[in-house]
Amino acid sequence: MTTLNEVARHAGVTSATVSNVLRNRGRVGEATRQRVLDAIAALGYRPHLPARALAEGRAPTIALMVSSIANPFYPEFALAVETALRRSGQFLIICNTDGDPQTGRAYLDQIAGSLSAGVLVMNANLDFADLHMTELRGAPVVLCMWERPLDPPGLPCVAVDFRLAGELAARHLLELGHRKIGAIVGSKVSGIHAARYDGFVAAMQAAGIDGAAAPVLYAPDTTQGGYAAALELLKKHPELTALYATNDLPALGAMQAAADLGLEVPRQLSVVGITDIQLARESRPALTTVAVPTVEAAELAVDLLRELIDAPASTATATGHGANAPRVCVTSAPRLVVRASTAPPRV
Amino acid sequence: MTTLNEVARHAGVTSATVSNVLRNRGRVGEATRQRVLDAIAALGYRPHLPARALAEGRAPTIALMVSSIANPFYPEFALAVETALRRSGQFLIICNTDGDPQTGRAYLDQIAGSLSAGVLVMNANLDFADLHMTELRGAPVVLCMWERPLDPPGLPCVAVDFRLAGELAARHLLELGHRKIGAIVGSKVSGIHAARYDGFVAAMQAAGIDGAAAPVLYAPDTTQGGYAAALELLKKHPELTALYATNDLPALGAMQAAADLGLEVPRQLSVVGITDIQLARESRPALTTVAVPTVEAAELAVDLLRELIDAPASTATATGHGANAPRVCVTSAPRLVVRASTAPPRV
DNA sequence: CTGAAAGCGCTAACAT
DNA sequence: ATGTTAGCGCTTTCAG
Repeated sequence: MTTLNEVARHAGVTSATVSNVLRNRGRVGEATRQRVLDAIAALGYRPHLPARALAEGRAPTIALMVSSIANPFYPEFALAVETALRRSGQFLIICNTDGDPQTGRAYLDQIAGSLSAGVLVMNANLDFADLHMTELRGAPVVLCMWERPLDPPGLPCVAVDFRLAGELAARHLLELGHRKIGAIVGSKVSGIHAARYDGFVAAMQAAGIDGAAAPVLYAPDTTQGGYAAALELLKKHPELTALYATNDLPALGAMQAAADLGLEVPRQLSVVGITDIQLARESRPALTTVAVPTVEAAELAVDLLRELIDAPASTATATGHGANAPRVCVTSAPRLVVRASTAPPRV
Repeated sequence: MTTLNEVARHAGVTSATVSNVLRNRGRVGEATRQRVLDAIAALGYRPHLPARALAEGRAPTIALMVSSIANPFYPEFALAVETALRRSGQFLIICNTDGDPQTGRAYLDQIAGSLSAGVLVMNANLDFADLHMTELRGAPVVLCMWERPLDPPGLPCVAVDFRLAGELAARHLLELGHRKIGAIVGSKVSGIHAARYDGFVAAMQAAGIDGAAAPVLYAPDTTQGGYAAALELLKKHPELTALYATNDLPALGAMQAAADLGLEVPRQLSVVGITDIQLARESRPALTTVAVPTVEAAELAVDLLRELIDAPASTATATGHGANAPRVCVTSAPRLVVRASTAPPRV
């Protein structure tokens, strides 16, 4: 392995100078700089990142906590995060928590503050206490997809107006003429999809329908979950002409359930989801959904995290716990994407 | 941040002793060990991983190179890799190359040998020269899904018998009674799906059909690619009763093409893929495919990589370039998974 | 069984 | 403009 010192010797200078040309710090004469550059090229020198991390007191990596990278939404987000990080010379460590707070804590314990300079959290079912502890240990934390911009979580975050997303979805159905709409909520009653459901209810209300009274089922946020929920919903409420799911995966599952029930989408049943994952485009019929600005959210999250990392420690701590509330960045608004899974109800 | 030294002082010992209890090295008296453990707990000490990496000369992370983590197959694999790594206290760095050798090289340059102790390569379109260079720089490399167990790549690898996979897929179609079968190959003629196509041809031959003469189209390894290819194939060869795709994504695309053409799958057209990704189970109709042992491959790859990392440097180098050929681990055989996308041809 | 000491490769004052 | 020096936190001989 080539070290700074070897490069220095080769160039007839000292390691400090080499370090300086490497990072464009301090003044270095043009001649020496060239000599150093040549030596670096000749020796094929590459900086030793852990050594640098140790000396700088800051690692070049950040951690992304997800419950399972295999969830079809996460890779799209992870890709955007990685791209943003790469631009600034940072690296991405993926931490799967398996939805288990213990595993998440173990990861935070090991990584945060030394191996990774900061932590991005995608709904990974982590204890907030652990996250605050992580901040205290010097690794800023950013929540990547907070659901309620107006109701901050006490942690820096990127917020998406999912309530609006729910409203847009419901409104679309209502405008098509649907009145009997069922809802599939991809989490527990109190869960992270609550805002999406609220938006739905509000839109119904606004249309003069008792939204809260509309058939609703809480299910796991998966294709399977949506499938089972749709089956049950349609069996119990054959009068339904449309289904609203708080996420694309359950919506896709609902479409499959319809297919298995012999219901033609969208002629006999309309289905709408939220997020606009890749699969939404690729399903048949293609899914009408409310697109969430994933890439934008990833970029905001990375920017925010970097800011916190670069901030003086005191400030960073204050941001988390002091007088001034943690920052929340709001993305641009979600927007409806009409595809082939929605149509006016049959008469 | 708490350091080893602080723990040592707190326990009335020296940092060496603390280090020893931490790693169960050297002999430490039971009393001292307890005192040290208490101090660690009391102070909430966590080892500084980069410092350890520097001192040990080995990082606790490995890199996974993929062309894009958003490709639906990769996350499943990445999850298995992460799980295997986690078991042994290592961390996963995801490197998206965007299918660009330059980007891949940049990553290898920065990471290999210092930030990560080894590199796992999933078809990421990297130059072999770069990979050999990486080995030379001290970071073992393992190819994760080599297609031809009998034709080693000159680099340590995990091989899956994809030729057999192709055979199994074709055989299934033939046994159902299909004779007019089209093939969609998810890569260039010379590409990584060649073995899968060879298997198909062989099975056809064995059934007395000129497999090489069967309609075939090379397309990008994506849903879109399969969609377009199927459209073209079915238009040019309306006599086809079945489509074989060398990967699930194109197979799924082919099913969509059939749907858009008004062809009912499997009544009017059978479709079979390879891999058995999550989506294969979830599509409607569910895709018949040849399952590849993804998790097993991930575990083998991690094991092999760790072996290479632990091997004395000389051996590791020799493994790559010396007399004894690089190891190749072969996974268990792929196996047919019959679902709903295949049926006997209509009469 | 435990301590002392010498780095690992790099950065960042501070000198010169 | 470049060199000196003192660490960053940890591991690891080698002594005691």
